[in-house]
Amino acid sequence: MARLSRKESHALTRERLISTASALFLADGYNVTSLERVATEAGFSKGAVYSNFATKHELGLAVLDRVRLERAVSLAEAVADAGDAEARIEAFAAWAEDNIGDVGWTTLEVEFATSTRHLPEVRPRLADRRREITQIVASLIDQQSEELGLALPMPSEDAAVQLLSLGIGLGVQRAFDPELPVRSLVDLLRSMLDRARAVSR
Amino acid sequence: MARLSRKESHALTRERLISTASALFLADGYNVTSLERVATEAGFSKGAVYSNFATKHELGLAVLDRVRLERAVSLAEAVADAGDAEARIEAFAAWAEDNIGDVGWTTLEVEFATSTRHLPEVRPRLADRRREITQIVASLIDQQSEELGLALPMPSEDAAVQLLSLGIGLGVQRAFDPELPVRSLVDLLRSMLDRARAVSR
DNA sequence: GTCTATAAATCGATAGAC
DNA sequence: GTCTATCGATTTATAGAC
Repeated sequence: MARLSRKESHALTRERLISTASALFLADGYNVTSLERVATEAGFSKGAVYSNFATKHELGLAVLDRVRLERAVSLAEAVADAGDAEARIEAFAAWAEDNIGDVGWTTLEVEFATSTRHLPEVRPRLADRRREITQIVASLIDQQSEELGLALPMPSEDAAVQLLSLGIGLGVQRAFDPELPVRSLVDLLRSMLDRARAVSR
Repeated sequence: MARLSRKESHALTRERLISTASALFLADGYNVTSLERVATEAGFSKGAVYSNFATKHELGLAVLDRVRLERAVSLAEAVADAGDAEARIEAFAAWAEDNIGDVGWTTLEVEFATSTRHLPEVRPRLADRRREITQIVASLIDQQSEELGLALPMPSEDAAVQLLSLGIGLGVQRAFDPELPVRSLVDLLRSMLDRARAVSR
């Protein structure tokens, strides 16, 4: 076992901080979680946090980048394998139930956005990330409709905005009212597909 | 001019506090606005706030109740007068541009919900209000489709959930990225109406 | 690079005078 | 019912030791 270089060690504590911050932010929320708590739970002191992240929202952005990537990969995997359109919708429905139902993600994203939207150094980066994830979802839609031989009734980017926005809205409401079903999201996708079939004939 | 009774005076300062709190919460956000600031701007001291509202989130709920009612009325009025279906969609589009575009409302609603969702005395009331506003929107949809002689492709409550969720999601994203157009919301409504026509024939 | 100790500032909420 | 004064608790961020 080789000794860790300074860079490797630095990267490792950074990783560990992001990991435990993810868990805490998702479980308890961004505002309510102090950096003290993050540091302690990760096995460090607050000083270590500040030697890795200039501010709390810098850590917040890093956490969200990681969580967002995880969920995007998870979604892509969920719908990739399935067979025909109906099977893929079922796969999406199951994913939505676990992930839009996993209220923490959307809620964290939204709590962070609404709490930091006034900070001039954060705002443009939120916008960048929004466009990024919209493009990712649009690409996924393009890929899926190509595989299924369908032409959507609208540009894939518009479909992505619709699905993402609906998902965000649902996630927020489910954060305080878990009774609300994710069905609407699946319904929207299904209605898109129905209209796509008609077009492609 | 009669002297104000104790009750009237109390109601008046309560009104004034809600008014200025609305303005401040909408402009700057809920968390960032201190009760000190609300009190001063309304021409009172912090003690007056606490003699009218037990806690800050109690004031927050009162503010949201007022804002929500205002917007619901404004929406109902906007679509009430118009003529055929297309004219009503245009009216809705204009309303959405000004109100979903008026980022403050959605953002405040969402910031408050994500920030207070853990408080046991707030959470159930958020859920109550969600169901309430969903019912209001559903009623509006019922009324509209009856006037237009249309049968929607889904229960009006499902349509309400879809439109509300999409509106919330859009509003949140527009809070930090105003470039995002409200078009998707209008598109969704239009697609509902298109399918409604087909059903009613 | 990390830790300890502390600064600095804020804010929600309360107590008591009027 | 409102005002003044203050408590009490918290948190981000920094300074200096190791």
